[in-house]
Amino acid sequence: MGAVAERLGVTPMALYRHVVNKADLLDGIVELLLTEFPAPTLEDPWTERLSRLAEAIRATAQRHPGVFALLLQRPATTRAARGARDSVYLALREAGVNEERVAHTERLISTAILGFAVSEVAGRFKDHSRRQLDADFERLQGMLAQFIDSEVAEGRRA
Amino acid sequence: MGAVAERLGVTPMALYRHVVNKADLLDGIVELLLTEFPAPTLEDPWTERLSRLAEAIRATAQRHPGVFALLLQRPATTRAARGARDSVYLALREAGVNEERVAHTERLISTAILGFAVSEVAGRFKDHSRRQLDADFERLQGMLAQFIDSEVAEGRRA
DNA sequence: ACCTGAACACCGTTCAAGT
DNA sequence: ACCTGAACACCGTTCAAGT
Repeated sequence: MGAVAERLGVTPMALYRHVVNKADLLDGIVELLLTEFPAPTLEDPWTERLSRLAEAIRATAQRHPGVFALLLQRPATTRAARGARDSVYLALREAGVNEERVAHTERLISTAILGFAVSEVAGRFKDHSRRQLDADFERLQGMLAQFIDSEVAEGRRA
Repeated sequence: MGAVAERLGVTPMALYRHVVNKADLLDGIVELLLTEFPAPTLEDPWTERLSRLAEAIRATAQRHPGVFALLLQRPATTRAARGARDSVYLALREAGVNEERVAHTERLISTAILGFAVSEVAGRFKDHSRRQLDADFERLQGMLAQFIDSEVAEGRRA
């Protein structure tokens, strides 16, 4: 509260006119983080859109290392969270994932990417070089692409 | 500090004889969390060992929801962390993963599982039923098994 | 060697009072 | 309508003093 108030040139008490408490303020920050992710588009192929989204998530984590971990701790039920999720839903449908499989596929993909991004900025990979982490992230995306393929294949079989 | 001290029937100040500060105490807690994971064995097939480890990680998260997220925030360089990692290394080698691929494969697997477990206990999946989460976790393991297979295949090709 | 009381800095929060 | 000062509870930490 103190840091935010100072940036606004105001005392901490002034904030309570605008947020109910610290948790509420943090929820607002999470909402802002989510708006940094690119909005759903239809122009490019879905593979490209998903990998751009993945990179954007990672970049947002690096820009806001102190708060990014909150994304794992708040239920993704807000408007901005819904927007980010819809972006993935759209791509998955376009990839050919069955409608009943879209939701859980998105959950796994998002979890894996958020988990990596949080680990990276929160310090779990502190001893690894940037090159190594870039390579890992690339492979992570490969794993997820492969997973999407298998979901599509399983859907066709049903 | 207060809560720990109370459980020990002692004042908070007494703790400073045993830990240098709160961060140090939290590091110790993380170390304890890691020891809850099953030690490496060679008895059962590696697939079974990995899935037992995955379940153990998830169960530990559920037992200690207040501190489990710390696992993403501390570099995995302590003795207990090394032990947990070696357990996975062993299984991956047995699966046929090339030696130069073992490390990054472990990183991706651990990240995905920790990311899921943290999301679950930290509240991100608050609106999902237990059944749904169980099914998701099952699928997550399927995805990782598939990933290991592909790593083995790529290793053979090289 | 280990623990405690007093004390301090810091931080989230409330509330009456100011403009 | 919005901000502030005073005040409070809480918490991590230090240190001299106790056993």
